[in-house]
Amino acid sequence: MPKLSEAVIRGKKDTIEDAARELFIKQGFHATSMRDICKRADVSLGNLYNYYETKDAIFEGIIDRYLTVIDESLKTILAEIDEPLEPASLRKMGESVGRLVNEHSDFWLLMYIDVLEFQNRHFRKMFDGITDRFRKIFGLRFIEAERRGDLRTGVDAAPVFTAAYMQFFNYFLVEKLFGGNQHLGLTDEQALNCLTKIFAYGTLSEDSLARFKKTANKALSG
Amino acid sequence: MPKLSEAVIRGKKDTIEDAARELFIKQGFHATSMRDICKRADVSLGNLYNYYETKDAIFEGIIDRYLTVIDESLKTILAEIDEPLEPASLRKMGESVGRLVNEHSDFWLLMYIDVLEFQNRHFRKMFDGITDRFRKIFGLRFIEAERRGDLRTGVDAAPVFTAAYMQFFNYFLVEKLFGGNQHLGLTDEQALNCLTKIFAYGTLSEDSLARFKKTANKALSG
DNA sequence: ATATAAAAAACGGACGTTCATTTTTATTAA
DNA sequence: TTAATAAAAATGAACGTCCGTTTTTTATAT
Repeated sequence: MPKLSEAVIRGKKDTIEDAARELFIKQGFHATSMRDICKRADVSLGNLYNYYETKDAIFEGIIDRYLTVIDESLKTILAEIDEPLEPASLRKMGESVGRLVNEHSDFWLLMYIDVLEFQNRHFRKMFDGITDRFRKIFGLRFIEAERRGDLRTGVDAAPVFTAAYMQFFNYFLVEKLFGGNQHLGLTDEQALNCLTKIFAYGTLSEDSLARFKKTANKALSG
Repeated sequence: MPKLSEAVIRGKKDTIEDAARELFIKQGFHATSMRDICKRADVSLGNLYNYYETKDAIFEGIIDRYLTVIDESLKTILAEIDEPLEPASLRKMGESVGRLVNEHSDFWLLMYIDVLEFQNRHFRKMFDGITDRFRKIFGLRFIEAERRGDLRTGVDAAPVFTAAYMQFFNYFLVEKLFGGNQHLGLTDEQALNCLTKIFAYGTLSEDSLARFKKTANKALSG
């Protein structure tokens, strides 16, 4: 039998990784056996080892694939942002982050598995230097905003933007995975408005707030 | 041999739970065997079962003991807060939360174990209805602040306070457990100042900001 | 002597991984 | 177009180890 095509191999690995991911998430990494995985993937036990050297390698395969998906989602979310400090933009980012968390909650559970089993080895890059990354993307916008006097005195745009991003992130994670059920005492919509307001008011000068008022009111009604 | 005293039994359980906790945290729940635990606790394997019915019971024992410790720490932190919306108070709470996270990082790892292995069964109460709890503690202060006109229009004190609390919490967790290493691009001190500023400016009216100015400047210098 | 704690041994089962074997299939020769 | 070939893929039994728990034995303090 000649070598299978790359596409076929990729397809097989996908089904194996899908099965493994579902199991890892439902019952944890160590509680999931290779036998569980091969049964769910409809592959023989031995054949698993034609595609992966070890069980750990399956976990790494899942994360590698997922990281690129999430990475692209994030890029899309950020690319949609024109004026990063504008309330309407913050609010929109919050919504997008919420979708990202809810649609890929598997991924974040894998992150916790990584924290516990692998000292977060695979996910470290998610948060490492995140502010610098935002600064690279929006640096020009931040500088323009500062020159225009959009920012309150003594407030640096980049960490504030990161903080807003993290806040949205954490809000939805707590809601989705930690049983928060409306832990802010608000619906998701209201919470988004509330958090956006905090960051808008907390960051922007009175002048710029007035300038953004029209769009902000539309975005934060409620 | 007569029955051991309650105190002695408690002492034995403490050493067992200490050993188990260290192992659970270092290598995860399922990766830790009863043999690992008994070796580290210097107890025979069989004897473990004189103190705990199952391995799960050890985990639950650890959490029960820890929950009360954390609960009391939180109570102390909140009891120290006189004026919850004052910038100096928020900043101080941030510091305290930082200490809580760093000193008990074990505990938060156990929380992730709980999320993965037990669907967060034991930790659910940590975040469930947290805003209501804050409202119960500070309700009067919040109402007074609103009457004094401390708050910006359309801003509700309780969820804002919760958001600040969660933000501090998340900041230090990311730093401690997720390899953030200064993910806001700031030192812990600077980050505390930055986050406090956001929530102070984002929440308080211009009038009250002026009133708090003296203490705020002292708290947020840098 | 007796009740209890502690230790040791034993249990059945499940684990990750290996490997000899069988099955499959793209290619080659007819 | 078909049959043979050979290399890769797939299989499932087997390996040795470790698992959580139970049972049995031994030690110890009143």
